[in-house]
Amino acid sequence: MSNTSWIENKLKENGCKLTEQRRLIIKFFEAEPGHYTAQEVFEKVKGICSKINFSTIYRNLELLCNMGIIKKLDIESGISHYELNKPGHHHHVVCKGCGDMKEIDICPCETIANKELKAMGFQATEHKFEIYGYCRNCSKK
Amino acid sequence: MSNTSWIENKLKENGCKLTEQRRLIIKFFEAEPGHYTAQEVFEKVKGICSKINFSTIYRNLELLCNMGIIKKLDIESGISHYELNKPGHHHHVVCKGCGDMKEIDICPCETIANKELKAMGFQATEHKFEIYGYCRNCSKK
DNA sequence: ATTCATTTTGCAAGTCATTTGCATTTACAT
DNA sequence: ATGTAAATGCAAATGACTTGCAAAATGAAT
Repeated sequence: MSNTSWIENKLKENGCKLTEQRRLIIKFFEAEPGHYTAQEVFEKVKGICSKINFSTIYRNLELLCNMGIIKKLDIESGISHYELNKPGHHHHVVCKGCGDMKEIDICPCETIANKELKAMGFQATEHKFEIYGYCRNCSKK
Repeated sequence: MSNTSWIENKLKENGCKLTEQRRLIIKFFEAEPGHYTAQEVFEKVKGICSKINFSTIYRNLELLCNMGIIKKLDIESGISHYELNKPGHHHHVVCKGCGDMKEIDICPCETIANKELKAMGFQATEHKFEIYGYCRNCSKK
């Protein structure tokens, strides 16, 4: 009861059961903040619960996405990445060399796009802003 | 000789052969500007050249991308879209209802991100800015 | 016009991330 | 302890995209 996270509470509130697998996935995201592929989540959880299956990973990632607990990032590589959905949204700087993703707090949307969007009659609900290039390490090479 | 586009010339300059299939793909992008999936290109070209194969579509889309003639757009849906690579880059407004994509000329990158990126030692080469929401038609529903 | 090296194509099979159907297992309210 | 709805594991399916290879087509040289 001591280490029950807000996430587990939110799941319970919505009638979701707390299985070992689900707990481990959540714990992983909380313990190691970052952007992970389903593969990476799988490998990490498999280290503790060897019977876990890939479909369980995907089903839970989708569930957590739908509940707004994690966020799916569709970046250029074509492989989805997932991260904890922190309050105060941010965007990403993606290194084309090593694939590393860093967060940036800059958000261009409100300041620039609003009046153009209104003129188009477009109702914006979200946006994506990603900068690709080479990080400090990779540009030295 | 009359209707040889700059694209066909560019291909020739690079030692590429002008096959019927290749011509048709190019012609399609020039005749109907927009953002298309490989599937859509395939169907359109198949209407004229029924023997064309999907792998020919993909191979040519990749070729044209590498030559900077078309651009691949990785949007949220997970299916790649392709568009003619016009000079003066732009970004997109994507309707989550009907999937329609409209172009916007706004580009937030230079104005906002430069000094933060420099501080990170990140060398930006490109970026993506996409706004999702509902277009005029879809928000009326 | 014919020849020929090279490129490109069609076809079929293969990837690879992700999804789905289904029988079995598990969580948890009673 | 029991029952039921939810979740899991497994295996097979999906769907976008890629690849190997033999056959066909291009275009430069003859």
